[in-house]
Amino acid sequence: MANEENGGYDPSAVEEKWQRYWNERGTNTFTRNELENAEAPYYNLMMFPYPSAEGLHVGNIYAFTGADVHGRYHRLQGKDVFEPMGFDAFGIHSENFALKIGTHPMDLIPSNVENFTRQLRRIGGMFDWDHSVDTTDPAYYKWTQWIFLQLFDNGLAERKEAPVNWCPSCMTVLANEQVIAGACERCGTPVEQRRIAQWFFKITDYAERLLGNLEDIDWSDTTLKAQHNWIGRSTGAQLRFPVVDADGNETGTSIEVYTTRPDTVFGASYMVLSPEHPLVDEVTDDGVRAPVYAYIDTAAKKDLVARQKTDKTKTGVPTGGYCRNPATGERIPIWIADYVLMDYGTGAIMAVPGHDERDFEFASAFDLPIVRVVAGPDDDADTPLEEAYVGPGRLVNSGPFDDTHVSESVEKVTAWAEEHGWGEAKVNFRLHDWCISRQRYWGPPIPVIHCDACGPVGVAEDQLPVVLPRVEDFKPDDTGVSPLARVESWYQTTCPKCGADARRETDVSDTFLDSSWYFLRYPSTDFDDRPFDPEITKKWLPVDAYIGGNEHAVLHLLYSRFIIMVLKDLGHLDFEEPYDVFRAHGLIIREGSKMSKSRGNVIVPDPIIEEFGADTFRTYLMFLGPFEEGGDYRPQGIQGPYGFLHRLFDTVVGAVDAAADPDVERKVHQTIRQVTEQIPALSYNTAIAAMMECLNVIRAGGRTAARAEVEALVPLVAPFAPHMAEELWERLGHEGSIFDGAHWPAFDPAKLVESTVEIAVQVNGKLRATISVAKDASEENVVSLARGEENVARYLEDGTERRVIHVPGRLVNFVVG
RNA sequence: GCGAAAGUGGCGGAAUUGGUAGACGCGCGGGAUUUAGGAUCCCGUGGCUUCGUGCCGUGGGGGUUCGAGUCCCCCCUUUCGCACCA
Repeated sequence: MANEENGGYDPSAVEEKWQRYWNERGTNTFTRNELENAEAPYYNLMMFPYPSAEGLHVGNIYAFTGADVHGRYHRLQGKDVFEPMGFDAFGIHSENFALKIGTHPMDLIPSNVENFTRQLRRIGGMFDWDHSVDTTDPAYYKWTQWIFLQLFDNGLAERKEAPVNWCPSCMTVLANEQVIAGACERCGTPVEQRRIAQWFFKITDYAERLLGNLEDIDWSDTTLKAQHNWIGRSTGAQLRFPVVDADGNETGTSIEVYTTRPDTVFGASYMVLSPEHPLVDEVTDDGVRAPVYAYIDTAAKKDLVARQKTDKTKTGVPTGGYCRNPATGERIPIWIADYVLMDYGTGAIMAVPGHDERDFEFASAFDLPIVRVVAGPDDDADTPLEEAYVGPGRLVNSGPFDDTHVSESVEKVTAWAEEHGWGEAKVNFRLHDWCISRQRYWGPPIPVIHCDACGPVGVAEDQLPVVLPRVEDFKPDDTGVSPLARVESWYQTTCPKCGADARRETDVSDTFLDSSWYFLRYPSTDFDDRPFDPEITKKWLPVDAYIGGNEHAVLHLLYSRFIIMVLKDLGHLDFEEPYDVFRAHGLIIREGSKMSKSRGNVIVPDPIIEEFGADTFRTYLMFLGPFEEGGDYRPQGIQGPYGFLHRLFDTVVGAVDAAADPDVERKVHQTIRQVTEQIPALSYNTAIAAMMECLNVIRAGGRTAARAEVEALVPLVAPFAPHMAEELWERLGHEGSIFDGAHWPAFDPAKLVESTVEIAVQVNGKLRATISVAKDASEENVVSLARGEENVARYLEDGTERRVIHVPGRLVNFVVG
């Protein structure tokens, strides 16, 4: 390695030295008193990891380093930066892995946490290890359970039987969010539908607010959009179609449909129920029960993958039942088809094949009537439909509404339906209630006791936590019942209300509940009698900056917003959005392709850190590309930042007491300005490039640096290479940590400007020469100097000069015709 | 299918309100130093070229402009979201 023998840069020695220093002095930790009295609190949050057995991967390190750079920058600006770290250690991941290797998660997790902690210390993050959380610690999940009870006691948690997504491989229920294109997010197994009693949080009650607040928070655009789409607000109407018998008499039942186009109701020529719709049985004619049940059966067996595949060939069967179109009074057939999803709206639709592509396709396949009720500019009421027409126009074949323009028809037809009692305007959301129960072992038990007489009763707060017992046989089975249901000694209890024999809830809660509030806990881990201290919370929250992956754009981020909103409504908090600023970082790929275990191209960080040091690794990761876009990791590329840090170290250490060269000094000030602007913009790659450029200027031609030229570079590089910066700071004669105090350098605007500038000289927009002029040279001077250039004069002779454009400090362009 | 973003050297990536395209780094080439080096340091590096700061160059084709990687229109490709949402 480099010239260690002459006191050169030895990363491992420097890093070990300063990590020890930080630990001993508590450089990065807050005491309770410091938390309570911080003058310039800045809460710098990053997404806590799931502590896998493999250890930290490059993606984690990339994310944490990017956030740490942000935190260290603010600290050097004089802020009191609180940067905690913890472990999201419950959940199916850990449990499945534990099952696979035959170790109990209660044994596995602590060693993983220990390994992660070691690695996290090694990368030099500014973590406050005195305020860490581990979601599997009863001292933590006691309060997760408390949060459940807050919702339960206020009618926001309810248990209901519901069709749920069941992963036959993980043997558990999945939230809709965990189903990707019909397959389990974790294991890729096609998901089945089951009906199981589940606990739900009524997040849909908050849909409007969760959507509306998106206007006011400073988040990455992509994340905002993802949430917006996920909530999926649409406006339309709910309409009721009365079911009629063979004689055309109403049976008293009606089918509710949700539509965004109630104005096309005159064109509804049939109805479609989802195969799971509760009224299917009632409307089905005895003569066709066999084919209807056969269809339902196939649909149920068809997993969501097949059902949602891009192959959208429509299938369905008539039920033999009919209902009346309340607008036209006509009798229309009721079909069932799997293109109607039970999940959305009411699970039933009025089919308007003339003006809906899906309905058109279905009607064409089954020869159902297609009626035009909207005429485009070139159509009349009888223009045949070759395909569904979804454009603008006016209503036709729509009784009293003929000629109404579609811009106002929705409103008018809805009002008419309401007047006659068969419909009303309705806002619909794609968002579903949050299913929080899991039929698994590795999670916090849901703190409820089931009593035959009293129903579900919440566990009293002073009885928390409901401790997860150590169960050796924690393997899930296909019954859909949690492993805890096999532990009679644990679930048998008495009802807190009436004292009768009762049974504990044996489901555990979703890990997204654990992570929905962890950032509230960090600053309050000094208190074990409350989840979060009101005064400290007031001082530190909402979070100032949250930097994390966009894979949590809808799941974690939406749930935590919801929980915070609820806690605010219940009077526990005085803010309702947890994160003022959220920035999504990009992903690291390797040599053009995704990193994955199956490709065998994952980067193992430990040996890289050992060879090059954490500072180099951090700097390289941040140099790869724009932080918010990710980067392409090429093993060779680390040589660049490695050499840079070595040169920087040698240059600073070898600097002599001499006056700064004015040209170099100007470059230094320009660099201070660039880095100061680019770090908060997360443009880390260009900030590093600017420092490299500056160092190249300082060292150009092998010159020796003056101390005044290099001093500012030490704090500038500190967010990226904190250990080396500490070492250089000390060698420059300073006391204490560079991070204790506002040591970020200021630039002098007067020293930024060049005395002479290079001006491009163009003729008809083509570069013909460059000239050097004084920065405040008059236009006259510049132009005449430009004209005097031989290579310019040559072109000017060829024609008449029509115009001269002068952009001060930039260029002169002669327009010759 | 819908939506969003992006296409720049051999590669990762830079380029204020339109104003010298290719910063910085990898790789490559040359040189220095060294017993040696895959170490270190300096210099060079878009293509073509009749070597003339000459021509061509930011996915393709048009347009606006004195001037376009940047703005407008059409097309192609890639990536990422959402995917029968009624």
